[in-house]
Amino acid sequence: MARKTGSHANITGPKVRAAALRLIAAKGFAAVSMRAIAAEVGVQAGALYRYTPDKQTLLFDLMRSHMEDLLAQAAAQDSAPLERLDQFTRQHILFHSDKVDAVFVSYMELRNLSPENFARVETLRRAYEDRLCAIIDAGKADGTFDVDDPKLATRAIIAMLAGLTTWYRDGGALELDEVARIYVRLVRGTIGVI
Amino acid sequence: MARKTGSHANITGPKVRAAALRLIAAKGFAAVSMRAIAAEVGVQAGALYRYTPDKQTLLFDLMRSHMEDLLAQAAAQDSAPLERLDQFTRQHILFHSDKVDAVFVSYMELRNLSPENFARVETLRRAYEDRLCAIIDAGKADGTFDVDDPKLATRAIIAMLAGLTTWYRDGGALELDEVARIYVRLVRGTIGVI
DNA sequence: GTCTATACGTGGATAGAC
DNA sequence: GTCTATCCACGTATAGAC
Repeated sequence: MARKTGSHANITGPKVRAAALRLIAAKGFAAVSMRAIAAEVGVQAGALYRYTPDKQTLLFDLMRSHMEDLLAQAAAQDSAPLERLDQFTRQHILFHSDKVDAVFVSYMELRNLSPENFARVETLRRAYEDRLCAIIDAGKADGTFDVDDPKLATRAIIAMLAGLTTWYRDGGALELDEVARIYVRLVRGTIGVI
Repeated sequence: MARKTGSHANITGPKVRAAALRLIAAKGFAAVSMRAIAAEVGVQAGALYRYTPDKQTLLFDLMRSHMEDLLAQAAAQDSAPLERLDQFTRQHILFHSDKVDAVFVSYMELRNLSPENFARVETLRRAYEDRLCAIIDAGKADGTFDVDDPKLATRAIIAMLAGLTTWYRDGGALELDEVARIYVRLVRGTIGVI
């Protein structure tokens, strides 16, 4: 209420990030120019530098904030391993439904991060992986799951879920709930529960 | 024996493709310059255009030849569905062991193909997918497999196998045979066989 | 068959007017 | 806060000498 200055920062900023995410998901980071992002937003290229110090930082911020959101919603639980596993699967899929671009970018553009930024994002990514691995370890320990190598199973499941972004689109043939139901079963299978 | 001209085409050509594959896998197509590829080979940039009409065609040739090799080795079989499924998994993994870069590129750089080239590669990719889907359909039909949606299961399995390229490296902690053994079991699980 | 040189476009990023 | 104008590095691709 107090501010009178015609600042659009709180409008343009999000628009910049949204446009960048959309374009990078479609064409890849290296193939998207700052000019293209600016055009998508409806401003000139120079104006972008009010919202990011440079292109690299823009990519990093997109990936970091996505990974932080992902971790925040996948809170640890106290229920039985199988229940936690199912919920992990469902949460992953439902959370991602309106974030296909962010997931895709976070998966595909790791190699375009600077070494320092890569290390930071990788830490978050690994934390998410560890959360799943902990569930599998617990299920193996108490005999619910029948799995040889929890670490490999974790990677396999994450890859399977990440693969969703390569074909799932809103308004496709399958409802997201239905997809989640099917994947819960597929995931259960990988850790030997039918 | 007959040729006397100092032609290096049959040496440099493969070197160009190998260098391009390595660099594109590491940095992404758009981020790799023709100059960088030339430097990796040990020639000047202009010399590359003896071996490819342009950069786009170079990418396409890499992806097409990989997909063709993949299809050629994954010949159809006449055994029981479960046996065929296991073999599909094993062949995929073993075939890919020395082709990590090609798999990675074929999976990640689809969006950098021109529309016409994309359509061609997509046809090959889908043929490979269909081969797996046919196995799953057969297993579902004869009651060996317990799976809800063969198409989704196919995609999930392909994504799981493709995910291997994001972490498997020669000389890693696990022997490839061991990885294949574990994955055969993971894949069996997804289609309800334990 | 490879080189050097270069045409020509486009990239990221900055300066300064409004 | 956004614009226009611009710097300069680097990209693809080609021409012509060797």
